[in-house]
Amino acid sequence: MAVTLQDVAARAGVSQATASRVLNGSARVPGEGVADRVRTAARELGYVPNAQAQALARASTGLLGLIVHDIADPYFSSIARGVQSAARTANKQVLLASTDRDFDIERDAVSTFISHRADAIVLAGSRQSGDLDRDLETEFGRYRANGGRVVAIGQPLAFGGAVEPENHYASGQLADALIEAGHQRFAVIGGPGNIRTSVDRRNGFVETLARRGLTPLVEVSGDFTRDGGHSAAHRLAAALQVTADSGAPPVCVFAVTDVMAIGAIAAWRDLGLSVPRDVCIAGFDDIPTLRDHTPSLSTVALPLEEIGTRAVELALRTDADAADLRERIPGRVILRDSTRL
Amino acid sequence: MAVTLQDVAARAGVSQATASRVLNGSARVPGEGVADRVRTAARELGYVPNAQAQALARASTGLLGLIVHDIADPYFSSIARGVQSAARTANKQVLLASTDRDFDIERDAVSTFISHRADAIVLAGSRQSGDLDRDLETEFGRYRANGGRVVAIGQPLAFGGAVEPENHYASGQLADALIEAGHQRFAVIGGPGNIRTSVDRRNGFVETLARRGLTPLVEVSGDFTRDGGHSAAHRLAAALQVTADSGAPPVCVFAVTDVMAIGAIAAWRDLGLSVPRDVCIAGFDDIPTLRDHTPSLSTVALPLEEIGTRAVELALRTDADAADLRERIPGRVILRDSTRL
DNA sequence: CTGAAAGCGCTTACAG
DNA sequence: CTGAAAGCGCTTACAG
Repeated sequence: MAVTLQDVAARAGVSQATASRVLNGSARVPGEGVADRVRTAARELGYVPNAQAQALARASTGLLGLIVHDIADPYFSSIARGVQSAARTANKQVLLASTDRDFDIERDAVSTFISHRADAIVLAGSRQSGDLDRDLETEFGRYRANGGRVVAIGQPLAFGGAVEPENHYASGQLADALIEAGHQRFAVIGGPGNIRTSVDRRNGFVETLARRGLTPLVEVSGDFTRDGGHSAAHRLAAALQVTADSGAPPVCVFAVTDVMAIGAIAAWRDLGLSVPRDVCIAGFDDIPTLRDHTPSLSTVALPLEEIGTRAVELALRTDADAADLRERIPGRVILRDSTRL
Repeated sequence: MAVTLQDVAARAGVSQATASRVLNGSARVPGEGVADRVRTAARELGYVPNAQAQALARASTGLLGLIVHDIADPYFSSIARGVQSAARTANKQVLLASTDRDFDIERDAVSTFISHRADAIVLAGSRQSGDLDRDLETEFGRYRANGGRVVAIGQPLAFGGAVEPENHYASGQLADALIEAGHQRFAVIGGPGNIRTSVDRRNGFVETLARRGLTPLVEVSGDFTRDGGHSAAHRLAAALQVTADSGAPPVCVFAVTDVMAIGAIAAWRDLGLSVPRDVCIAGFDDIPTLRDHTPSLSTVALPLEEIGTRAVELALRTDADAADLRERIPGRVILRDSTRL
């Protein structure tokens, strides 16, 4: 149907091999006029190389698979933006899968990407380490044996590269900063227990608290979503019996993501509670879209886009020994209005 | 390198053709034991079909191209989410391109998608109609001639399907609602002049105002981003000489997107101006992440995810006459705190 | 039901 | 520098 390399060759009066060589910038330099004739023919015919055929004939497909939990979540869409731009400069196309946090869908996505012979796969949906199921593991194993690269963001797999935000450490720094700001009473809104990021952030915070001789008054948890934070906040308020204008120093709540923190604030607002007067709250991520929120959110800033580009760079590095590299990404504590005493 | 269909066939003691037939659920039902033997061999060997080879041999690639301006912009990431889920149910893989609002990059993305023989391409980055450059147009022409489907979101191309939010009409409804709520003095923060969505929204609003005998006091414009809204709002405040607590009824500003509106509110806050006391503002889109903003934003709600799924459904409909269908998506006016008098 | 064979559109040693 | 030919891994008429 579409114009084929053969068509171009015929019109230019050369062999298919020659046409291929001039059109794909091979090292071999064809004769002056010949090259021109081929290029002209290609243009006149509107030739578009068939990437599928090229992939089959060559080694690589130029495809890069990206798997996220939810592309509409700003955390992941920011990472995706970084992945996109790095992929573009590397001349790769990105194959996107948004799994809705469903591990079955995730597994399917991996299979499909492998089936499409993606040169590399970036896994951005974190899970508890060691929690990778057997199927996935052996599939990745074969993939890597065949030259596929895999890098995980925020979840060290037993293999492959990894870009790891220092969730544990940075949460600890946040706790320290909050204590130094004068907070004494804390509570935590955690995330799913099977998500690495969630657990690390919670632990980092609570452990630092402990080191300072403090313990969270209450811990509740919810989904990694706005609504998850919203409902968790309701339960928290009930457990803590927070009331408006009590005059008592507000409890400082740590929500493991900004998105949950925003949901929490909304829940409290509905209850007539005001942040930071009646309750304080800090989040994590420093999501760009949320920076203009009122009250402004204390949080830990993560360079989300950079995390995406780093992952791609790691995935595309050719030195074989880079295949299992781990890169740590530090977070930066930012105290804003939502924890102001 | 990887396990091949040939390998599976050999181990199962059948021909490649038979192996192919049992493994890809062809209509032809092979003998009982045969099918089992093949499946077992495939499992034992860890066979993963090569999608590239399949694509070459079959007609379709199972690839769906999605082009957006910026995947980190919640407008696009919400649409992308819808595209993703529809693609999944249709068993397609999505190839994503985020163009950073650069038309050269966009053109490249289209070429690459065509090169990869995507079964369909969804163009979500709108531009002024008729503004499609010649190159792109002829490329799309050939693509369609070869069976490719293209559907645009928010920008009726001269061809292909289209999913069109009723930007013009809904902006008019918003203007009406605002007037009925008691607003008399208006201003507009518009977007880029070469973006269809931007122009339609501005025109719909201003034309309805005119029908009611009103004219915007000032019009300024900026990029389709938070910062675009932020700087436009500064200019607007200067032009209007808005002051805090003037006691005068606030001017009601229409920003063509929620994201810009948020930037505007932030700018005014820095100026010591309060919304809705000193200035009022309405946006457009009803971005989920922004729903918890304070003050809550008056806006026009668009079913972003649905827009994405509709686009995919349109792109995948097999009835040839559906190729040029246009679907209109109504918006729903929501008045909230940011325009409260 | 099953197999041999051609074909999908390229690339790339291997000869000339 | 250029071309003939094999090969990449599948699918699918066409025979049997």
